[in-house]
Amino acid sequence: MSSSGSESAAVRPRSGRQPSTSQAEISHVALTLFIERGFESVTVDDIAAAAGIGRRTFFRYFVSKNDVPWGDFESQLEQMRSYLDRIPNDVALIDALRMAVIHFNHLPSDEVAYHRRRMTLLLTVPTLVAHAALRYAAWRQVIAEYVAARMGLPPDDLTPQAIGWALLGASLAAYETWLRDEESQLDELLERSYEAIAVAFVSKRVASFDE
Amino acid sequence: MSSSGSESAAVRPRSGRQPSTSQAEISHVALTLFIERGFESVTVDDIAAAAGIGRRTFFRYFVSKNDVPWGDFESQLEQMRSYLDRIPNDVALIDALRMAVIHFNHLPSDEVAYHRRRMTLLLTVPTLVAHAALRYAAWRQVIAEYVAARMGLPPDDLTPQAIGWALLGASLAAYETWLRDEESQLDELLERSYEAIAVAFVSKRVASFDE
DNA sequence: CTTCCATTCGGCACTCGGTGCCAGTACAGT
DNA sequence: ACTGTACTGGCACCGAGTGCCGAATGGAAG
Repeated sequence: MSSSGSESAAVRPRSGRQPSTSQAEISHVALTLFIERGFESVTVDDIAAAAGIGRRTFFRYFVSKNDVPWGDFESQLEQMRSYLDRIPNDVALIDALRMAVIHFNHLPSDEVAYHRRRMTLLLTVPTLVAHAALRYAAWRQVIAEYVAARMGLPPDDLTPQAIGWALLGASLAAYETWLRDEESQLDELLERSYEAIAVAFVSKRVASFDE
Repeated sequence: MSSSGSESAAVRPRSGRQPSTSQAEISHVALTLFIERGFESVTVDDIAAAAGIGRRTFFRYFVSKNDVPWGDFESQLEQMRSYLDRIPNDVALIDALRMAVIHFNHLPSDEVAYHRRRMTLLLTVPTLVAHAALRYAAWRQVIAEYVAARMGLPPDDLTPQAIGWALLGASLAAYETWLRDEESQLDELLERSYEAIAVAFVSKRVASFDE
């Protein structure tokens, strides 16, 4: 979901030629073009030209055009991992997960508008929706590993995987609703989303034994 | 998830040139190649050649190479829609959904082996994993519409969307586990998957009021 | 049988994303 | 100046996907 860069200071200006640009810079230029003219009708050549770099260089900063709106997602995941690890174990699992999702998606209010447009692209443009599945897989894996650790199960066990999926889905549903309504509060939508799933998935086998 | 063809009889052999092949035939030829040599290293030209048609013709039967393993998914969805509509309303929602998923994924035992290989492709090859997101969106929409109808909500409301997502995720988690274990029973895994989510998502606010 | 219409076929040329290769360019330390 | 290192970007190439259009096929009307 969220994925803005984290700008950790480059610790090694050691030797060799200096980078002529940065991921963030290209991303910003490209996003502007996407919003103006639509994702599909902006070619990689257009982006490279607008950023003042060669087409070949573009592909050194981004593996694919689809990655542009994501920024440095991997470091976001790393952050989420360490955030989760710092949550005390007496916090209920679902609450720990909710806290992580909320924290992960919290950003400075002056970036919210930009973030909304970025997310709208990601959840609207078919190519990006498809590509996002690969990012989501990594996200789910982080969740699954945490859940697995807490429950003493292997990370690829059905239960942590299912919970990872459900949490992702619930969060995305909340996200989509949030994007449609300027007034809405993401935290609250997440809560409602999780609750809706809880209610729906509990079978009310009233007055009958467990099978 | 499942998606084998449904072979509804062509009702109009009326006029014009006869099709020289069929979606199912191309799909079968292609799947064989995919399994032999891997999805990525089979080009559309290869498929066309193996199927004895022109490359241009291939793209009349399939919008993209990624669609090949899916067969006629849209008609599968249609089937699921009508199946859901036939479920009496006194069946608990979660049970109705489970029944639909199970029914949707049930197939003749002589096709299971083939189906497994097809699904393994879909859940393994990155391009296909990504592309699948678009199919899943349609699948979720069917679920969301059903849930919305039963709850008297608009289909794009948070609750039905969240449930659609969670059901999809739970089912896919079950599917992945099923694919890894030849002995496992899909029905049972689905049940366990849904149950895991129910347990995880209920916050145990013991002795505290609802906020 | 011929003509006409509908439909499918498939070659050709083109766009665009993505990659391998490699020579060029900037910068650091010796 | 010399050398090693890292970023640059042009070029050629591949594969997916599309628009165009003439050719092939078959049914129905004359």
